[in-house]
Amino acid sequence: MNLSTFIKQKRSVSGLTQPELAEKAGVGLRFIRELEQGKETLRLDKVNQVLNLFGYEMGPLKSDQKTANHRKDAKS
Amino acid sequence: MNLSTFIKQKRSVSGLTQPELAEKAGVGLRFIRELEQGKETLRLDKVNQVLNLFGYEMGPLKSDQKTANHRKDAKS
DNA sequence: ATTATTTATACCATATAGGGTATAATACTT
DNA sequence: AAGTATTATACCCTATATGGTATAAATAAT
Repeated sequence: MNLSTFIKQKRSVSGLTQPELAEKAGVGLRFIRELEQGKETLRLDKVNQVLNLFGYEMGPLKSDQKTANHRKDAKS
Repeated sequence: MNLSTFIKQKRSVSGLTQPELAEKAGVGLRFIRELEQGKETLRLDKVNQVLNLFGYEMGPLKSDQKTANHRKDAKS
């Protein structure tokens, strides 16, 4: 799971449109779009502004780690 | 544990200086410094360039989660 | 099929992140 | 203490991320 799909997930679960999410997070609509399209050169603080809405924040993870989707479709 | 101290940790354990880390990561020295000083408006891809050296990458974490420091001074 | 809603693409403008470098301050070593 | 290595601060410059807006494409609803 990468960041972009993580956000899309959270957003659709919350039933928000991109404009709504942008507004609630206090970022531009453009930003939300680039975020959901996997742009890598985003500013960390802006990403966090969005994640905070869902109770998340960016942090260092071991490179292989299967992200934050606890007890769900676990391989073993 | 926040990102800046995480990096400082990893760096000192690796016995690298800031210039050495900058060079190995392919980022400017300035960047390493701002990173270690907790600047929040960093670019995600650059942060990842550095983290990759240590086998980490940025990803969404639940906001309270105690980061990546597995089995160490665990509360319970 | 039409219309309405949502998302994607393309452009312009501005603020600023990042590189570089030079100097200052701190931390080690002897 | 003096000298060396490391880190911090301050400046200039360029590239670019972000916001805004306008249009196009896609999706959903009727």
